[in-house]
Amino acid sequence: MGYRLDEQVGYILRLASQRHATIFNKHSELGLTPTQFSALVRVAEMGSCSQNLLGRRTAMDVATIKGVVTRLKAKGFVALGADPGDKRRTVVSLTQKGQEMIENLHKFGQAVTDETLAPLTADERKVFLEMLTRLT
Amino acid sequence: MGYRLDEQVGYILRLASQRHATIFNKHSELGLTPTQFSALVRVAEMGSCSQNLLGRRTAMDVATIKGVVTRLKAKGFVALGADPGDKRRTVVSLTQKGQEMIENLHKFGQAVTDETLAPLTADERKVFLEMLTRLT
DNA sequence: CACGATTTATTAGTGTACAAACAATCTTTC
DNA sequence: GAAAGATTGTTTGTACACTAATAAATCGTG
Repeated sequence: MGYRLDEQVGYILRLASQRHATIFNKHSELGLTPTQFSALVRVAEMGSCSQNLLGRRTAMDVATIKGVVTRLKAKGFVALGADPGDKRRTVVSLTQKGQEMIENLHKFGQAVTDETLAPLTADERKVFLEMLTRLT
Repeated sequence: MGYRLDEQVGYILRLASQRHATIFNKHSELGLTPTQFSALVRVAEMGSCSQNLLGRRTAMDVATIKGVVTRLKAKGFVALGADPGDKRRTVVSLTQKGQEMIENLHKFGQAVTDETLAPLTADERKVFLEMLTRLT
């Protein structure tokens, strides 16, 4: 028997990502996309940092992170400033509104993760995440 | 300890998908994207079928599959025709060039899958794919 | 048979995602 | 301290991916 598309990692990864995105968007009253969510949570983790560094720490290239930051700023969750020590840099930091959001984001993110992993038992989840992480 | 972005399925799924895409593109002399690849392999599996059905069987919505089919046609891998029994439908079929490609596509796809799963042992792969499939 | 519901396809709009080319600034090295 | 190289950010272009709106054809039920 030959090649079966339905059994290829790449294809199944795409399906799983789709399902996750659907779950995320389903109960998103936040008005954030999964990517914007990641960037915002990361800024909170790191504190203020350059747009470029934020991109690296969220696995987004320069063009992508620029768009994401632009939209987060438009929504009032982050502010942009200059780096006194390096004129090339744009510093991204949380606004008041962004800061107040973080706790909710964590709760929300946990719920999305739980629902996404619902088809697996607690033991399976650990094994699965460990293996998935190895594929990154 | 709180919420860690690096341990969330959604985020890791995104990283794994990125790595897979990189592997795919790295040795792609085919001039196809992963999505185009999937659609083309599926057309070969199914034989001629409507654009809409092809979209459903490759998990692409109507807008996405239209773009993919347009580009596959531009590259000469598929041809579009009318359905005699249903004037709404656009029938997608392989061209000669597309047909001759299929065997290579399978070989190529297998290589990409193998490299993507390289960090896992043979036993782990089976378990992983089974669990990943449950998340779709 | 006719009318409402469904299916198929297109279009427009938003949001990732990456490559390539560019400008400005910083760092290194001599 | 000046040239060479690296880093940061912007812009353009291509390709998914989904939503919503529209239009045409088909189907189902009364």
